[in-house]
Amino acid sequence: MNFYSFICGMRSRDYGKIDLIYTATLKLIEKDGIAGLTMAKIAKESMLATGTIYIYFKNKEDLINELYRKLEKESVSRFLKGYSQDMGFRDSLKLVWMNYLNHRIDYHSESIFLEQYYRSPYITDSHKSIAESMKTPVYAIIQKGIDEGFVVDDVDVEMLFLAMLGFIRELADEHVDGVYVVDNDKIEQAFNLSWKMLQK
Amino acid sequence: MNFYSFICGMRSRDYGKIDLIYTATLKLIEKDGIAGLTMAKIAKESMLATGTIYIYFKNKEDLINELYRKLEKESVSRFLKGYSQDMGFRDSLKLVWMNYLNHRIDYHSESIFLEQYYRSPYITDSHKSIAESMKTPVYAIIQKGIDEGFVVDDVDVEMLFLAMLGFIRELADEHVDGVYVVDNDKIEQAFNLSWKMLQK
DNA sequence: CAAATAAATGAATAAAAATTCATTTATGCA
DNA sequence: TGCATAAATGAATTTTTATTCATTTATTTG
Repeated sequence: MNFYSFICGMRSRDYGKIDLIYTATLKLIEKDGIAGLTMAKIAKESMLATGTIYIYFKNKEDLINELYRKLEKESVSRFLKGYSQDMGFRDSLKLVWMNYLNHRIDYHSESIFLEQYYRSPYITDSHKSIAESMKTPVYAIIQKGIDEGFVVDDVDVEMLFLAMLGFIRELADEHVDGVYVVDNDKIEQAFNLSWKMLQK
Repeated sequence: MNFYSFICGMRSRDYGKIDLIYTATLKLIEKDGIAGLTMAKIAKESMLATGTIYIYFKNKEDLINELYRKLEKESVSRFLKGYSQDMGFRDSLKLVWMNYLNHRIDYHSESIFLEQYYRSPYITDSHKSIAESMKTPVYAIIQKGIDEGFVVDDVDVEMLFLAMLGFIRELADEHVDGVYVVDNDKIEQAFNLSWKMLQK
């Protein structure tokens, strides 16, 4: 019995297929970018017929936009996972620093998708502002560090944020590409570099 | 009289059109990515007929690959512009640091293209290694800093490089997007942050 | 178990994009 | 100046890709 089967005998939709489609799409984009994406490839990769994709999505544009909305929601919550107000400054910073790094490594295809989406024919202006809003919680943590006297106060919060974010991103990408392998020791070193940079 | 006009009366090619085509292509990709690129759009943007593009390039793939080859060559030389062996460590580092930043700002569409190309259906394995080779001259400068005792010696050169590069990239991109405006003061602050991070 | 219904399929069709080519235009040379 | 030639053009064609739809399959319910 399905929510929608108010008329007898409706075969129910298998919403698990949406995840298959998303996973296939992300895998394909990770390799060849949005430029290489076709509905036929998505169908093949997710082991469905092309027509099936159109049961769950209006068209290709809709599929890509829905995927963006889903990932955007998921990402924000992951960045702040485990954070609470009463943590000390260094612990707070390390937490979100690690969350960013782990996110970019564990959800690499998602990260690539979000970046490519941002510069694609699919993005709308309303979506552009969301990338910005993801920064505010981290700004708040850095600001706390300034207020408590841990962090240099002659540099913008924004700049300190960019310095950390850029480093993490490079580190994660090189790790995923296998160019520079990041283990626990390296992570410790890397965080200490970021920490040293912020310190008063 | 043209190089190719060994037979009387050949109208000569206008090789300036190649630059028009490249500029149009970069502008279009900066906005909508390689995913949004069509030959019709390139033609319109460069004020040529679609057929004209096929006089100078075999096809779309060829155009994109040729553009990649050109930019790759130009970029490497720009990063080291003004560098000489006898400069002190801090000056060397600041020079390449500034070159990277200025390059990413002044040649933003080129930078975007190179990044998107890297994850597109057009890249070949042989091209992947080139991105790597661009790093070596900067590695050498940082290594010099380690040898002369300016730079921490318990962290890989690669990691220090990634920390600087990532920061510069974020800074430049936010500046170009108009989200965080970078003036001379900010550049000074930013370099000092990178410097502090490297210091022993 | 059979009827009813939508899901799933993939070949057929439509739409979009790449590429060609018949025609026109501009240029170099005698 | 006029001829020869390739450049330039953009409509026509081909190719690729997105989307539809007639048909088959699976599921729900009485």
